[in-house]
Amino acid sequence: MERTRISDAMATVPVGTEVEVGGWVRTVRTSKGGFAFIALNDGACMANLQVVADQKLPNYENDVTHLTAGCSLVVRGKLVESPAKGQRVELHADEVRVLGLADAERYPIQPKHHTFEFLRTQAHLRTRTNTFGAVARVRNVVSAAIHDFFQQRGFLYVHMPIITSSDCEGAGQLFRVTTLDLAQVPRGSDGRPDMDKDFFGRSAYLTVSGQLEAETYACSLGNVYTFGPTFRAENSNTPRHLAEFWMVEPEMAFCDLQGDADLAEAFLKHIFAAVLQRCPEDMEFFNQRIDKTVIETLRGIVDQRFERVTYTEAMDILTRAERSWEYPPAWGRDLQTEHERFLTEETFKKPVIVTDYPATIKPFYMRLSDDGRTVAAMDVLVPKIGELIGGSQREERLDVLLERMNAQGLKEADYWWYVDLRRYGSVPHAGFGLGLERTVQFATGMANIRDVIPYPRTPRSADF
RNA sequence: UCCCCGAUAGCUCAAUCGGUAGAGCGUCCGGCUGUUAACCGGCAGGUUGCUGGUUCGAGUCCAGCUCGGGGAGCCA
Repeated sequence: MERTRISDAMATVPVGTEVEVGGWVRTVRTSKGGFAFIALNDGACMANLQVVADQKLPNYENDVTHLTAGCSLVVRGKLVESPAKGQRVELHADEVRVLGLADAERYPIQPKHHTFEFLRTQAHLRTRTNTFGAVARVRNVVSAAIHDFFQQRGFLYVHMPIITSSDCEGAGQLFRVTTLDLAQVPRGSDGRPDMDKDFFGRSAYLTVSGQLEAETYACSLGNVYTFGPTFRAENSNTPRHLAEFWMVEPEMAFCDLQGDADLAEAFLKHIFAAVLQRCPEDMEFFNQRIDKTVIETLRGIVDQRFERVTYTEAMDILTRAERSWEYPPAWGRDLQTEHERFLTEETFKKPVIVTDYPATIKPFYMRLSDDGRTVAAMDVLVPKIGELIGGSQREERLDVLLERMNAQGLKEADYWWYVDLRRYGSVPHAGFGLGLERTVQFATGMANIRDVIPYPRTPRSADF
């Protein structure tokens, strides 16, 4: 008999149907009157299926009365209309097969409140809770929506290398990839490690961004996007940073900053609309238990036009604001967290796209504007989380690019293939990066980024 | 990395001025019930994160360390 998903059993399968379901016990209420209620969950949805098992079952005494939270079962029976509130149907069991017991003395997931900090130490079991099941389902819908969005628009999904030899943004700490024996590193005549002896014959790292490589594909195939893991070895200890996270990076040929910002806005609207539409039950849960404004916030994003201001205009707003700053805003300095929050949460109360940042605080590949002091950069800022998207129009002019590389101390030889794009048939192009986990955080209202990725990697922590 | 806060039963927490460790949930046992994180009664459960110090006496005060949380920086 084919297994029925509990989500289908709860919602659509007609009353009277014979079904078989499999799942894990959430709670059991046993009556000495000779029957038991088993709340069964298979992860397909938030709601549990109520299984009613009575003493007519041959294994009632031996098995059913000893069930505890965490046991795995396959149950066959008939779906009947539930006389109780809170559910359309319940399953009257004709057969209860216990596949795996769960020692109640030691099973860590009790039917009670647990802190997220504790559940992080039990990350292999935490998806058996309402919150983490819902997070996993929303993360899935966000991922699917990302592909939908780009596929509908004819973008090519491309896979860029995870191991790289270029520190592609000239910033950010990289994880080194090596097969050298750390206890006995081969050294050259200058006493420094001889990287020629390493696996790749040179230093290699985990990627911090697939952007530069994605540009090469955009400059021949048109519109492309990458979606994969990214690594940053920064010693960041915050609820918004991971050492390993997933990033989406579209790159578009024949596109300027305006088109880039337009795409970013349409993209976010598409993602959050999909979450609202496809995860109503999970979102209701987040709205009740995690963040009472999360549904309203997502609706606002889907319905409202994002605010767009230039960096210079943003600085005007900030310097005119009658309040004190830990970091006083000043033209030429980067926007601080307190500035971003002021703009998104107090001034505009919605997402804000800030464009045209000073060239001095942005990387070499961003296109220098005619004013000579700003670049065609954009950041999409959202309330609470801050920067969700960072992007730019890329510098397509050979001479300007070389000048900027030189100014930032980068060697042309290390980026020869990147420079070639400007040498042979250069075109204006633009793109951006979206942090998947921050997007899931924003969609769910979850406060800590470590709770929206299955196994978080952070400084001094790589369990599981 | 910097600043602030925290660590007590399996989990969530309490313990006054430094005076001999307590509750709820869970487990187990019993009772009861078409129940919904059911309910009622009972048993068990602790080297108070680690190391050292002060003191007649430390969960409580001091120092160092480990781990965790919040804020900041870096960023997505």
